[in-house]
Amino acid sequence: MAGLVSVDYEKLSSFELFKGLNRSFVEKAAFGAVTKSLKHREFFFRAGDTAQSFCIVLDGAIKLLRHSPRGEDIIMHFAVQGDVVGALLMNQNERAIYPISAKSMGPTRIVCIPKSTFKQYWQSDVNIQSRLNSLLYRRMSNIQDDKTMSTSPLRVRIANLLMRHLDQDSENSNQTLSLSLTRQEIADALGVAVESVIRSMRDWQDDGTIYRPSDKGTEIINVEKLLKHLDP
Amino acid sequence: MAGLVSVDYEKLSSFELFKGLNRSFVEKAAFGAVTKSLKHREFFFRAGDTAQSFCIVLDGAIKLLRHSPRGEDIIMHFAVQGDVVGALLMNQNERAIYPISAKSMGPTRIVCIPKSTFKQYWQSDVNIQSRLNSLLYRRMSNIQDDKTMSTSPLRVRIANLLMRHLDQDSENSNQTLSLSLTRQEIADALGVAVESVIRSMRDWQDDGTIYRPSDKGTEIINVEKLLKHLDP
DNA sequence: CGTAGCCTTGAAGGTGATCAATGTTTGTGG
DNA sequence: CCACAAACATTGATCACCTTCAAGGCTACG
Repeated sequence: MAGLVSVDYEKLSSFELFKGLNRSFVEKAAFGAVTKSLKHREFFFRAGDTAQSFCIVLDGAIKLLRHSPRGEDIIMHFAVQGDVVGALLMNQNERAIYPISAKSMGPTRIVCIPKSTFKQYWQSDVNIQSRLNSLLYRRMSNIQDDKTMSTSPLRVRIANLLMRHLDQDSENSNQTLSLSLTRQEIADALGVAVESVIRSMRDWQDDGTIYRPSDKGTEIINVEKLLKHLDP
Repeated sequence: MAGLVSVDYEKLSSFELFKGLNRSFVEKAAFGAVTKSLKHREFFFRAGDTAQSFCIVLDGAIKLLRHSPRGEDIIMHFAVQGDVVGALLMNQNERAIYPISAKSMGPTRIVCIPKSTFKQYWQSDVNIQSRLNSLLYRRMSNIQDDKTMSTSPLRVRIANLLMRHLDQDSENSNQTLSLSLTRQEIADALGVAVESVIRSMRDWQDDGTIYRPSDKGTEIINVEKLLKHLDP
C-alpha cells in the first residue's frame, strides 16, 4: 500500500480510460488513491463488504466471482490491465455492498481509489463517464456473448472464451492468451465441471492446437486449428 | 408515432429515472422524442441496425434478444415500464450498431428519443447518469444472478426467473408476474429447450403452485408453495 | 515434508436435448 | 364469418452430453 509515483501515472495515462487526457486530470482522478500489491489468490474485496472504493488494474489480473448456492465459484469477469473494477457501485447509496468478490490471479498491482474521489472528479466528468460506459459496454457484450452460446456444445463455448482473451498484439495464427487461465477457472467462468473442461480440451492438447511453452505460464493457441475443431 | 402529450410527461415523471425532477427538465430530456405504439411481436430495432435513438418503455414490455448460432432466440433482458433500452449505445461512436434486437411483447408504447438529445441533455447531467447507472446496475445484477444459478437444476432456475419478475405490489403469498411470459420465452431467457421448461413446470401447475386466472394473461404464483418445491 | 490447489482419468448415472406428432390459441385475409 | 396459417403448448420415446463420485498424480510453497 503506497501512494502513486510518476511511473504509475504514466501507466494510467496509457490506458483507454485516460488516454489523451492531461496529467493534471489523471492526478485529480487518482486523488487520495493508493497502489496495492496483491499476491496470488488474494481478495481485494469480498461479496458483502461495504463498497468504499474501486480500483484500476495496473498489472496482473483480477477475477470477479460469486459463490453459487452449491459452493462452487462462478466467475463473472476477468479484469486485466486497464480494467476498472467496482466503479458502477460508486453511484449507489452509502451503504452499498459489493455484490461479487474480487480475487487476484497471480501477483497483481492495482490502484485503489476512494469513493469520495469518484463523486468529486469522476461523476461529473462527461469524458470519463463516457469512457467508463465503453468499458461497461464491452463487459456487457462479453456476458451476452457467453449467454448466446449457452446452447452450444461445451467445446464451442470454451473456444469462444479463449478467443475473447487472445492478446491483441500477435496477428499470426499462433496467439497467446492475455492472461493465464487454469482449467478450473475456465470451468468456473462457464459454470461447468472441471472434468468436462479437461475432457473437452484434451484433444486440442494432443494435436498441438493449444500448448504451454514452459509447462507454466500462458497458453498458446493456434487459432486456425482451433476453428477447424469447431466446424462439425 | 406522435409527439408527447401531457399525460406522457406525467408518466415519465413517475418513473425512477425522472422521479423528483422538475417538468422542464423532463421536457428537455425528451426533446425531439416521439411515442411509438408497437403491436405484439414488433421489432423496435434489430441487431445490426445503426443506433440512432434509444427508448423508454411507457407501457407493455420489450424483450432484448440475440440470435444464437443455431437459430434459437436467446433473451437477454425483459424491459418493462420505466426501463430504458439502448442508452448505453448513445455514448459509443457514430456508426455504432445495436448488438441485440428489441421486440415487443404484447401491445407496447415507448418514447423514442434521438441520440442528439442524449448527447445534449443526458450525457452531461450527473443526476441522470447516476440514475441510468442504477438501472444498468440492476440489469447487470439480474444477468449475474442468472449466471450464478447456471449449475442449479432447471426448475430452480425457472423459479428464480419467475421470482425476479414478481409484481412489487402484492405482499401476500399469491403474487402476480409483472409481465406475461410464455413457456417459450422462459426457455429462451434461460437458454434451454421449451419442452424442458414445460416438463419442469407441469407439477407446479398440477398442484396449484402456479395458475393462470382466465387462461389468458399473467401467471399467478404461490410463492411459499414454489419455494417448497425447491428444497430438496 | 506435508498440505493445498490444480490436473487427470475412469465408470456410472441423470438431466435435459432432440425428434416427431398432435392439440390449442390467435390473428389474418378472403 | 370462416378458413388457414403461425405461434405456442403438450406429450412420449430415445439418446447424448455433461455431471458426479472416486481415486490418484503433480507442483508449488510454507
